[in-house]
Amino acid sequence: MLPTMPELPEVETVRRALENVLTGRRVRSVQGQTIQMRRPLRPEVIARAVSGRTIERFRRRAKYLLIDIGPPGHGSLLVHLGMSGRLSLRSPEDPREPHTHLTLTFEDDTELRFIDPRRFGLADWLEPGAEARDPSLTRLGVEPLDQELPRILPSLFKARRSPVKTLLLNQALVVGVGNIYATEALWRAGIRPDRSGIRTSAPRLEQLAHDLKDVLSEAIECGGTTLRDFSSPAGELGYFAIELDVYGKQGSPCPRCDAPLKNMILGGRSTAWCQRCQR
DNA sequence: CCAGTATCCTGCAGGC
DNA sequence: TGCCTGCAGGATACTG
Repeated sequence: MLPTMPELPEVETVRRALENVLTGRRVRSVQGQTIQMRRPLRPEVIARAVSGRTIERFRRRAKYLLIDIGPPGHGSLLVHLGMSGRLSLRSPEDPREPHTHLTLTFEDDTELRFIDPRRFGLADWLEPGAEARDPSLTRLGVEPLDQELPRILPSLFKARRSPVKTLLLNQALVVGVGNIYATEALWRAGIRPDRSGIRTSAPRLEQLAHDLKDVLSEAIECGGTTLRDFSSPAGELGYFAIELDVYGKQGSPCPRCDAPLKNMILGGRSTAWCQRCQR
């Protein structure tokens, strides 16, 4: 099984899991060390803001997790899992995983640990009002699960000269899509990953929007199934085995036509695709 | 504004 | 066995 990178479905699965387990719980303390990530991690700032406070709500925007800390209007903890980020629910006696950068300890000693070996992720405190000005959040495009996506996506892509794959990864246009689900959606829609947006018809882009919504929804559903199967809520969150058709399967037969899947590099990212099915 | 490339970082796979 | 190299990629800085 391939490792599942945190894209929208994984973040949404983590959000739902945390919502069920931690909503209304009070944080006793916060531990961590100042470290360079996408933004400098500031555990002492987070500790001051969060210690003794109650978790009010878990929200998701794009691949960002927003943890609202009570009382209303107090602020939010912003978390991005980057490439290798994980959140795990543990007990104090569980051995500390390498690259644990931040730990929230709750009143019953449960620990929420943020682990990220590659440090492409971030955890930062957002003061009231900071969310509306934060450059990471203000430059974001449309949520792909928005029911309007099939209407919006063609208008966003039709004037662009970049390959459609690159456009899918552009968070200023559509959010939450990474290399895995961009690759899968293009295969489902039968569109060559390197076809330029401007040379892709509106109906085909509309089809792509539907296929993107479908694959993301199915992955979230799969994550929900995984959560229901947990005997206890403790452990790794958001990592589950969705059945992928083409991602990482260069050389294997296309599930639709059996032709060997090819590989192309776009924007420095490898892309599996079928030369027969995708045009 | 747009398009394309470099950069950050660690773990792991493959070659010899 | 162990060392080296290259690859994996999300967001963003930078260049043209």
